[in-house]
Amino acid sequence: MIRVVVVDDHDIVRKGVITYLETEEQLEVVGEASSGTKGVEIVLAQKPDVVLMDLIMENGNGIEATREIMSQLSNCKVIILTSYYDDQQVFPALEAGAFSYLLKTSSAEEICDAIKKAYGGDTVIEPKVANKMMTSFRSHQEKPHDQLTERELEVLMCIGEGLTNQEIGDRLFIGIKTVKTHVSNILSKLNVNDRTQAAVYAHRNGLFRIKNS
Amino acid sequence: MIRVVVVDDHDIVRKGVITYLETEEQLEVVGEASSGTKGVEIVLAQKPDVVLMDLIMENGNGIEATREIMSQLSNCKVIILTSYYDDQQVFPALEAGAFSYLLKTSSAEEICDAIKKAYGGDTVIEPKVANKMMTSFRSHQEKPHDQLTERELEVLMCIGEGLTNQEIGDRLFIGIKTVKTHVSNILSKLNVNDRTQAAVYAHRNGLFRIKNS
DNA sequence: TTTTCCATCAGACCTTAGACGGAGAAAAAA
DNA sequence: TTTTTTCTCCGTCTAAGGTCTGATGGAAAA
Repeated sequence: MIRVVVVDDHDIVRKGVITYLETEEQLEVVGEASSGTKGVEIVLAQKPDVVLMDLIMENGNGIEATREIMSQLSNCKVIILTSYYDDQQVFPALEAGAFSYLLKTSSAEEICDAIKKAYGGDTVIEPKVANKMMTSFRSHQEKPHDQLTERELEVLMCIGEGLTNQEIGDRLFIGIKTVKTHVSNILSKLNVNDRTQAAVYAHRNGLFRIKNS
Repeated sequence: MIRVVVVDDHDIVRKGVITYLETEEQLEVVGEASSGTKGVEIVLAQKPDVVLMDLIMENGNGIEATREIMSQLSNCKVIILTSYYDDQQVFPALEAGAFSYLLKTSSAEEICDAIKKAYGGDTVIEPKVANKMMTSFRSHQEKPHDQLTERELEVLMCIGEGLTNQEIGDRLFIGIKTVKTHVSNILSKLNVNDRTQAAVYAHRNGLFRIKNS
């Protein structure tokens, strides 16, 4: 029997996973938790073989919980099960000691399989996540806007608000010619043709200014 | 029996919800889908009473899918079930015709209850979301893009993709002059100054095209 | 120190966008 | 039927956007 603990603040996800895992004879769910801090408690009490861990939770995130679990129970395998596969989530999680990394788009079978493999000592990485890792290993340049300078990023956020070059210049206290230079550089770095596409890019990649309304 | 379709690109969430719903005697899951586009197909085929819809999905987002479903089956109740409750998700979803709005932090019982209430004609709104709505109603204003004609909405979505007037003309098989006319009308109706602001508007209000991958 | 990168600005040049006015045809509403 | 709406298109004009080349001073890295 492989002893499993499930940590996720989404009630449905937790129930769904548990319901499925219990149909598997080799698996036994010995605990569940709805936050990172509670998860650590239960894991330390139950000492399971495998932990299914969500990353983003309301109280105590999964990365901290993973780090804590690994420092106490190094033979426990933590499998990350989350919706996100952006760099800000993946790399800290792996660095915290996660053993496998799955996405919630995975099928129930895949998750079950990953648990068994983790128990046997095999890591399972979601292809999309693996892809991230590879590109990161190859060239340390991920998203196009990582190449942007700080100033260019400011200008891009202004474009994302729909400002004209003149308005951008007024806001940043620089001339319109300078703004044009920045815009040109931004467009070529992002590999887009005009400011509208740049604005779309900004919105698709969550590049907003934090408003203090 | 209340006929339900579940649309969510997270396999576990979908399975979890379905597993739970099937323990309820009054409910019958008549379909499931892992993307917005597939969801629309299945809903149109099955004509369920209630649809549980995730918002952020890989192929075809839930907002467009909801809009499409409501335009075809206006008596079908779409319940949004998502992780997010920021303005950019909530308002477009409600405006697209969502009947209820739940978060994935809701318990299985709450979701089940919401389905039954939706079937009976009662809307259920998560308190956090309801709070957002209240603050918005105080400064109640109709969405400017309600005034747009169908054609103008198409053009606006093209702008939101970053297309030029020429490219829009090519895609819609109309002349660039016509496109310019539409754009001018759109800009004045949305009360913005240029296409970039229009693109920003489109993205803030979830006006995207459903891609058929 | 030398080199590289960044932010700033300039002028010339061309393309695109957008405003304005006008107009015909088809469809829907009155 | 008449009226209104919508979609289509034209020409002209001005402003804005964008490219290219080039230049300066400063800061950081080599």
